[in-house]
Amino acid sequence: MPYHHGDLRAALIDAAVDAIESDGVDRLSLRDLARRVGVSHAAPAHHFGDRTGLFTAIAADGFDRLVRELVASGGDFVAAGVAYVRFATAEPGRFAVMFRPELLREDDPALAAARDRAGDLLRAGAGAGAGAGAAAGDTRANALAAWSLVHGFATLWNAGAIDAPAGAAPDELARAVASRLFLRGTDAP
Amino acid sequence: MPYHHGDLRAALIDAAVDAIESDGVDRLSLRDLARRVGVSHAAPAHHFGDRTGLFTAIAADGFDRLVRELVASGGDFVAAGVAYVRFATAEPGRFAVMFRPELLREDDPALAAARDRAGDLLRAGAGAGAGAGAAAGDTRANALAAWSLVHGFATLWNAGAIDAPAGAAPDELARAVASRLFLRGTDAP
DNA sequence: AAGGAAACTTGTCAATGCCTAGATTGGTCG
DNA sequence: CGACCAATCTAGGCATTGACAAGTTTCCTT
Repeated sequence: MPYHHGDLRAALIDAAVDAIESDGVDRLSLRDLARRVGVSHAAPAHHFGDRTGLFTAIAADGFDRLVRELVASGGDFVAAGVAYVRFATAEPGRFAVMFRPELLREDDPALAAARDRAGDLLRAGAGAGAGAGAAAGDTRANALAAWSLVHGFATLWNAGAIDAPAGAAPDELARAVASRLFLRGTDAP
Repeated sequence: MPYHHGDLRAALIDAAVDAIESDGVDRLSLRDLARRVGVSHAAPAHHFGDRTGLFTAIAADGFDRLVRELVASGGDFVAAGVAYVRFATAEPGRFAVMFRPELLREDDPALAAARDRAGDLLRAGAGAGAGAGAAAGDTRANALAAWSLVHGFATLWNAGAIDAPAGAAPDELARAVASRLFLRGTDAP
C-alpha cells in the first residue's frame, strides 16, 4: 500500500456514502471509515477537517449529482419529479445528508453554490410544468407543492414507510403519485 | 435531591426532545441528558436500555401525539394535512426521530401500535378528502400523494429549506400548498 | 538537486455508550 | 409492625470515538 492513496478524498466519500446507506448517518465513524479504506485514523481529518466537513462534502457532491439528473430529465414537471425521486432512492446515503443542516457547515461555498443551482432548477421546473393550468401568482405555491410532494415521497420511501409490492420501482410509483398534482378539468366529472 | 426522581422517564424524554430540537439527533448524548436532569450517567439506561430504546420511546410517544392532533383536526383532508404540518413543525424534536428506522427498535410493540394508528388515520383521511373528485381506484395513489405532500413540506420546513417571509406560520403556508392537490374542474379554465 | 508544500501516520486526551455490581427506596404480605 | 423484594438509581470500569498536536513520507516546482 503506497503512502499516498491516489484519491483518498473520493474513496472516503464513497465509503461514507455506503456506510450511511447501510447503517445510518449517526452510526458513521471516521475511524471505521479510515479502516475500511485502509488508512490511518487521522487521515480523514486532513481532507475534511472534521465530521461536519465530511458531511458537507457529501452534501455538496450530492446536490451536484442531483442537478445533473434534473437537467438530463428534460424540462417537464413530472419527469423532473420522477428524476428527483429516482436520485433520492438510488442514492439514499447521499440524500440522507443533504437536508440536515445540523450536520453541515452551512457557510461552505461549494455547498451553497451547489444547493442554489439545484434550488433554481427545482423552482423553474415546477413553475413551468404547473403554471399552464393554474392561476397566475400561485406559481410559488405550485412550485412548493411540487417540491414538497416529491421530497416527501422520497423521504418516506427511504424510511421504509411506504409499503409497496415487492420489487416495485419507486420512481414509477412516484410518477403515478406526482400526476395527482394539478389535476385539470378534463379529469373531473 | 431525592434518590427517586418521581418521573424520570418522562423528564428524560422531555430533555431529549429539547436537545434534539436544538442540536440534532446525533449530537444527543445520554450522559449529557442525565446531567441536565440531575441523575447519574447510567440512569437513562435503566429506563430505555440504550440509545435506540430512548429514540423508540420518543417516536412511540410522538405517534400518539400525532394521532391526537389528527383526530382533533376533524375529518377534512386539508385540515388533517395542516394538523400534520403543525405537529411536525411545532415538535421538530419528536418528528425528527419518528421516520428514522436506523434509530428505532422496529419490533417494539408500543411503537408499532402507535405507528399503525397514525397510518390508518392518514390513509382514511386522505382517501375521504380526495376521493370525491378523483377516479375510483386511485385512492391509494391519492392518499400517498397527500401524505407525501404534507410530509415533504414539514420536512423541508424543519430543514430550513423553505424561505418564507419572517414570522410566517408554517401551517398557513401548508394550507395554501395542500390545496394545490386534487384541483377540481372548477379551478381549470 | 533542493526545498517546500501536500498527504499521511503516530500518539494522546477527554468524552461517550454500554456493561456489571452495589446502594437506596417504596410497596406488599406475613 | 416488620421483613422481604422488586424497582429505581448510583458507582466504577472498559473499549471506542472525535479532535488535536507533532512527526514522517512523498510529490512538485524551480
